[in-house]
Amino acid sequence: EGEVRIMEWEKQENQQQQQQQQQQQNGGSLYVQVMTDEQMELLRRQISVYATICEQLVEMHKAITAQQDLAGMRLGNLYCDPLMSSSGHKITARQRWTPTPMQLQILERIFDQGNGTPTKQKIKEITSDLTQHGQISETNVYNWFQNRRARSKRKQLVPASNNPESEVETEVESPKETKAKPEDIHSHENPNPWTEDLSFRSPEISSDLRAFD
Amino acid sequence: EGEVRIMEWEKQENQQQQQQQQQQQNGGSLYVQVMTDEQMELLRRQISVYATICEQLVEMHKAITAQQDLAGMRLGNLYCDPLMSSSGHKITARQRWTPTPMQLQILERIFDQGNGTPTKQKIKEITSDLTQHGQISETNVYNWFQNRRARSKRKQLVPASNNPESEVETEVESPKETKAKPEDIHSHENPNPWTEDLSFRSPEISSDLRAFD
DNA sequence: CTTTTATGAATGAAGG
DNA sequence: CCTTCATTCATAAAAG
Repeated sequence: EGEVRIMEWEKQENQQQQQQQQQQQNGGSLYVQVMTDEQMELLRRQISVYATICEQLVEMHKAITAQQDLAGMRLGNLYCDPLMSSSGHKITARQRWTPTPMQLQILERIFDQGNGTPTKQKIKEITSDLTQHGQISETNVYNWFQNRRARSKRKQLVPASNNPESEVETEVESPKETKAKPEDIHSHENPNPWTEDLSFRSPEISSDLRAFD
Repeated sequence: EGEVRIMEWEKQENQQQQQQQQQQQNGGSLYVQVMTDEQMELLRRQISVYATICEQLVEMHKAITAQQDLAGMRLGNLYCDPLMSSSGHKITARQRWTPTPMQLQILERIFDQGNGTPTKQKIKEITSDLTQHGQISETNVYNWFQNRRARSKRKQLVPASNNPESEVETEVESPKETKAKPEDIHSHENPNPWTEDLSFRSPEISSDLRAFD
C-alpha cells in the first residue's frame, strides 16, 4: 500500500523471476540489492516529492517572513525554545548526544575520506566546525569515530545480519564463515558516489533559513 | 559534485568492478540497477535526512501560520496531511528478524541456564543450531541476548520504585562533559539545492502546493 | 483501521 | 582498538 519500503526490496527481489541469477552470481559473500525499474521510479518519485515540498516551503517562508518584517513582527527561534529554554531545570533531559543530520553528514564525509584515526588536533577542528550545526563536544567526536570504525569493520565480517529470504539454504557454517575476500567486497576508496550527494550547499537558501534563528 | 543522481546509478554501476557481470547476465533487454548493502543503507539514511528536514520545515510553517492566523491571514494547513500521507512518510522501513516459537524456546532455555555471557564461539554454535528451526544469523542471536539481559535487568529495578513522585527534579547536571545535548534544531543553514539537481517533479504534489501562491 | 505494546536493532559511551 | 552496557529508535504483533 503506497509505502516505499526500501529495506524490503531485497525480499521482493527473490520474487522477481527475471533477476534470480543475481544471487548465485555473487556467491555468498557479495550481496547486492536489485531494483526494478518500477522500484527505481518509486524512489525517484519519493525524493522528488521531498524536493518539491522543501522548495515550496522555502518559497513560502520567504513570502511570509517578508510580511512579518513589514508588520514589524519578527518570529524568533520558535522551535528552539520549547526544548532547552528551561535553563535551570532538567526535566526531560536526554543525556546522550545525538548527532544532527547535518553533523552526521559531515562526519560521514570525513570518515569516508579515509584518514583513519583523527588526531587530537583534528578532532578539535572537527568539533569546532560541527558546533555550528548543533551541540557537540570533542569527546562526542572521538567516540563517534571509534564506534564508526569498529562497527564498519564488524559489518564487513557479518554483512548478512538480516535478510531472511536470502540464505534459505540452511546449512551449517562453512569454515571461514562469511567474510572471505576483503579487497573484493569493498572498494574502500570511493564506495559510492552518493556520499557527497547530500552535501547541501546553497548560499542563498541557507541565509534564508538562517533567518529563523 | 553534490547531487542526488538517482538516474545515473546504472551508469556508475558499470564502474563498479564488483558488479559488472550483471550487465551481460541480462543481455540487452532486461536492465536492472544494483546496489550493495552499504549503498542501500546510505540511501536509506539520506532519504531519512530529507524526511527530517521536511518535517522541520513543516514545523516552521506551522508555527508561522499560527501567527498568520492571529493576524487574520489564512494560508492553510494544506501540505502536512495531504503530502505526508501521499508520500507515505514511512520511507524508511526495514525488515527485522522474528524468532520462530521454536527458536525462542531454545533461546530462553539457554538464557535460563544462567551462563550469562554468550561467547562469540557460543553464539556461533547456538546460531547454527537454531538455523535448523528457521532463518537466523549470529547477529540476531547476539542482539537477542543483549536485549534479553538488559530487559531482564530492568524489570527487576522498576517494580521496586517506592518513590513515585520526586524523581524528576533529582536529575542534577551530570558533571560529565558528555552533556552536549542537541535535540536537533539544526537544519537551519543548510541546504537545499536538490530542486535543481532533481530534474523531475511530481505534478500532483505541485498542484497541491500551488495553493501557496 | 488506529493505537499500544513488545522487542529486534542501532548507537553513544565506558572499560580494559 | 575491541567488547560491553545502557538507552533509544523502529517496527511486527497485539489490542481496541
